[in-house]
Amino acid sequence: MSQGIAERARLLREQINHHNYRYYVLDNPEIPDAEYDRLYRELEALEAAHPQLVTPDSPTRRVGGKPLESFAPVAHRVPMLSIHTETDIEASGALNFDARVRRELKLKDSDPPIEYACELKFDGLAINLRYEQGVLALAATRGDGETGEDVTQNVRTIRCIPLRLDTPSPPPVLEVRGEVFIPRPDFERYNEKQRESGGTPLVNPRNGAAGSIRQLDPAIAAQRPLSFYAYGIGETAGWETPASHSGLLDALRELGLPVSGERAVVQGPQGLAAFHDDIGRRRDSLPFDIDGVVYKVNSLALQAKLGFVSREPRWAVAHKFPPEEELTVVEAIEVQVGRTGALTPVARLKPVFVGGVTVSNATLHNQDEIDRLDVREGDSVVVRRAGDVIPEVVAVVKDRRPQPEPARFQILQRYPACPVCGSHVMRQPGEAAIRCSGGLYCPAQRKQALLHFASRRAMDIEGLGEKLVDQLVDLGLVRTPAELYKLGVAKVANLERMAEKSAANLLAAIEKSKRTTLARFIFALGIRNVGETTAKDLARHFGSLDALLAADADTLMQVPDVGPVVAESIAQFFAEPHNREVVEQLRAGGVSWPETAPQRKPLGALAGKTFVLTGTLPNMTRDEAKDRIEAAGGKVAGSVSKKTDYLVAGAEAGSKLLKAQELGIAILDEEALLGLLRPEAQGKLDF
DNA sequence: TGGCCTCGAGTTCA
DNA sequence: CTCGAGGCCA
Repeated sequence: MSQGIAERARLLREQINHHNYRYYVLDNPEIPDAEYDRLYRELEALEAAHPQLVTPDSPTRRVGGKPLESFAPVAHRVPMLSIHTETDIEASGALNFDARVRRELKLKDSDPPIEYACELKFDGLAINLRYEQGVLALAATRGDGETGEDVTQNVRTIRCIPLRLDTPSPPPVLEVRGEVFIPRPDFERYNEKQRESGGTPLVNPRNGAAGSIRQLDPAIAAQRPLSFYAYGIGETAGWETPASHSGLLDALRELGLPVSGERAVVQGPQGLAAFHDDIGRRRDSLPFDIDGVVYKVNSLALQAKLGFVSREPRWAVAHKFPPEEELTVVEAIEVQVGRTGALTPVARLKPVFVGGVTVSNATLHNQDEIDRLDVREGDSVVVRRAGDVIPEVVAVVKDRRPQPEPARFQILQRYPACPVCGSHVMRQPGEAAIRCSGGLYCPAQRKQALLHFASRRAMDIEGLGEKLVDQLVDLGLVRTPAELYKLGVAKVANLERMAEKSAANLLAAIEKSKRTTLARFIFALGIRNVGETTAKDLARHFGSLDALLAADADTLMQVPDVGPVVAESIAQFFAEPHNREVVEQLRAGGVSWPETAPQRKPLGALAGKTFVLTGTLPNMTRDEAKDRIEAAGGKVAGSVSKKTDYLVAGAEAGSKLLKAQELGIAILDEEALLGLLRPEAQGKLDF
């Protein structure tokens, strides 16, 4: 064995002990759990390969951290063990566990599948509740598994934990084991309140739970929205233990203890894998954080037969999901210039695998966010990506900041001029954003304006994407949207990857876009504060472009949902001679739409009705459904509220459906929607 | 003036 | 999808 390996093991032990202390004692970890797990696994592997390296005080030799001296120590009558973590994150982890169990039980392939109880692995703090004669007598943390801390006072404040078991004939002794945690919605609400009152918010639900249980003052613990789920038992006396794990949980629930409903009894390895997949899919919609699932052999008799390896049961395993938080390094902070000229800071990250994808960029939104996080270039940061949510920088690990410290990051200081066009940048009073003053002179803004103009909901020029726009602008071929309509084969042929076929396709798409609607045209202009909906309102209200061009701010305010701010944006846009010129060039270039008489009230079968769409409809895209509802005079809103008349729900409908049900809003499927859209349904709307 | 409700705008990766 | 802010109504 080389000197290097012994040294590495020593270093790992030191680090792990340090992080244990931060995590368990101070409740103030420096690194994400995944990083800690990696250190721990490396040490485990090292010790497995070189048993002579194992020292009695190695962190792998105990389950948790040191009990706090200020709480009375409690010796567990039955040790609180930890569960082995399946290293294989893929579904095959479930198969490995089943194979090990079958081998241990010396089963043949022809023997029937084993029955398992599956449950969630909560991300909280393990607790032992001791009921004597049915009364909660003692609550203790796990500690090192043998000895924990007496936290009875704090645990008594958790409302979902019964102080007395719900049975006329309680057993003399029943120890219940489970996890204390903070549900996510409660966590958000608590932090919201803390921020409002100027208090310190909790870092995350996991630390919030651990920290609250370790509060010396039970009054503080009582303020925290703690919750509890039972998942097992410790010492019992005079209690008739059920024959299976699932039966045991049922019995605990009968006694009034909270048991998670997210559990299942399954047969064989496929059942385990199916449970893992199902929970993995729903992980982000669960109201609490979990870091995986747990499989247990359901029969307690089989459990006894399987026994333990060192300190871990052979009959249970934890199967984790990919981490949702990871540690990485901010290699640089750059800015992007958007359509409105806003300078948006972006953290360029050392690529890191988190939440199932590799993340290399994360927006920092604005200077306020940079200040809040105090993120600097070179910092180590915690990146979180849950489900489909866009990755975010959660926190900076200050202890890992490079020395000497990099300066605080100030966008204005670093970018006194726009990085794209060199125009000066400024922060308007009352606005969070810093903007480039270059307007359409700035190539970045010009590119964004063109992309917006060509986008699907605007002029819908198919195939005119970012790469093409970059080239058109960089080569100076197109400076305004109007110049798109002056492109010929000769110019397009200059572009990369643009041979005859693609050039013809692009020109055809541009040609096709000439026939459009007034609403699309107004939206395409990219007027500040005028989105799709406002553009439609304007088109309907004025009926023609000339009427809109002639309107002053006061006239504009007569349009529903247009107030002083939006009216001013529109008036300013058309007061700019350059913008009027582009509009005229577009019309001269052949862009046209059917003009109508001004319409001050929507007409049609669905006039005055508000719809919300959710999920996937069988035979229609969302856009089609939206168009048809609007064609019939209805309005399509983005979210459900009291004002919603109908929710159109397709497959995989999510939270909107729930909300609509709560509010008692009529729910339609595709067929019912088509029924409303059919002409003969007119007049039948208000049943 | 305060409290909904919407709309607009910005954003990541495969 | 989510945040911030504009607009409307009580």
